[in-house]
Amino acid sequence: MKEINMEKMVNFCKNYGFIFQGSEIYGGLANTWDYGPLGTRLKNNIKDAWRKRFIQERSNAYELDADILMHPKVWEASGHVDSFADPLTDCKHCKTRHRADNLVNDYTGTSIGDTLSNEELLEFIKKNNIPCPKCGKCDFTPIRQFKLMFETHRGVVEDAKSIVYLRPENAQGEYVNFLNVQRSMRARIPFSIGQIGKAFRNEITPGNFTFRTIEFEQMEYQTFCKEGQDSELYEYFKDYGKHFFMDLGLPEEKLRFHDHEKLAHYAKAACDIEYLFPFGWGEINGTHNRTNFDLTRHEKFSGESQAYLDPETNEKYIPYIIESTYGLDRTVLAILFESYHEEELENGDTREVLKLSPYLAPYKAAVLPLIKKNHQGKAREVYEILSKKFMVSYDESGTIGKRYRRCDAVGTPFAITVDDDTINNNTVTIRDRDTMEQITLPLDEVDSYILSKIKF
RNA sequence: GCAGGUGUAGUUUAGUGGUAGAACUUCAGCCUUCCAAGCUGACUAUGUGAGUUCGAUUCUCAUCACCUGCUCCA
Repeated sequence: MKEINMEKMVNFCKNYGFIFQGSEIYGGLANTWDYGPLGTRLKNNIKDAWRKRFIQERSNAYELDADILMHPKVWEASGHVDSFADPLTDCKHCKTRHRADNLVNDYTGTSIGDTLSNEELLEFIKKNNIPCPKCGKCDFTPIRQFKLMFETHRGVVEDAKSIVYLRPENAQGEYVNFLNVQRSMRARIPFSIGQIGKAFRNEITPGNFTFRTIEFEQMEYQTFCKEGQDSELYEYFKDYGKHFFMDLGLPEEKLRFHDHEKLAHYAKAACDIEYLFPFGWGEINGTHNRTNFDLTRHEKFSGESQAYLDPETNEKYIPYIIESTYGLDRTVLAILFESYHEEELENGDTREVLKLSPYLAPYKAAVLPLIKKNHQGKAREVYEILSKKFMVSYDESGTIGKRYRRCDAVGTPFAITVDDDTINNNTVTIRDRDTMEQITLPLDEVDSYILSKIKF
């Protein structure tokens, strides 16, 4: 079995309709990718698997679909307006980039840099002849504010007051609706709010295909709890997440926990789950103990109490939040890498086979007339019947062997061949993607057979 | 954002300052009762824009995208 590299995966995804480069006919737009028909199915199947594990099978768990656009004050309260806009300057001599406030702070040993405007920062650097940490020269470009949040304007007139942001994380949607969900669902702490949705970050870093993109989809899970329950839930959800990935088909030896040493402004503890991609370990989940930071800030900025009243103890408190975020695009990518195999067959041929869990496969079965002109009509009938039950593809072009290989390449677990026996006896041959073995079944048992194999 | 590299059909590639060639893929047909066979045919390409030139895919510049390294990374 050969190692698959990134270039090959990009070609594979394009060739079979999983993922295309964004705006390709215009030369592309960096770090944007569009999901094709099969990629969309795969992605949706992962979302459904997540919903099953995190909403359906858990008590006290609720799904939310909040808007991408939120009141600008949300992002002031969350800290993103401040910490997502770094004052950057480049050393003209050695071309390295620095944060101007850090240069000042490190040089003076104070935090005076945090209080200065961009002009003041640059002036301070020049006046004190603060050297570039790398080359020692003091020759910097003007400070540019690099904004990690996408901005747009509400209304037709552009002015500072009309700025709205595309959300850089989904979590705030759950936080600002915390009491709405709690009241309407009559939920008791601890309870969870899950959400699947897009977020946007103006990243500069090139991105390893869909691993790092400027627009991305997250499946995230916020658990509201009482202080003191937080550490146990934090550990619990790290483990729960790992098992979710294993259920999707990622092997345990290619998953690891990675504790953060540098913590974000909101977090008390943070741990990633990483998957071993061909380019190295990469984060596919992040679990954070956000304490009561977010709700406390929203209470302060909105003036609305965010306290929860415990109906048993009559105690009022602002809950702690354990956040566990799953990168959906990264999960798709990990599953594609894990599933893709090139197998050497006994006759010396190689076959491309995507060993997706049947639950995740875009098509659950393919209907193939053995001989196009003899079995076409009957095969179409079979397709009509089965397509009412699950996603089925139909292929009559080329030899049967070639069509099996096409099914293998897109991960279709079952190929249903229609031949003379189907016409005479109503039986079909079902060929298994992984074992390449064949069984014969009466036509009316096919749907229940396949349905029994595609459970999550 | 910096430095270097690369852009020719869906993919892998050949070639040229003067008609861009192939293989695989795809599609149609023939053949075929179960694993990419064979035969016939068809579609499809010089990333984009400017400049030099009688003429540019080829030379120059810009731009866009991708790759590698750095930087950054909630």
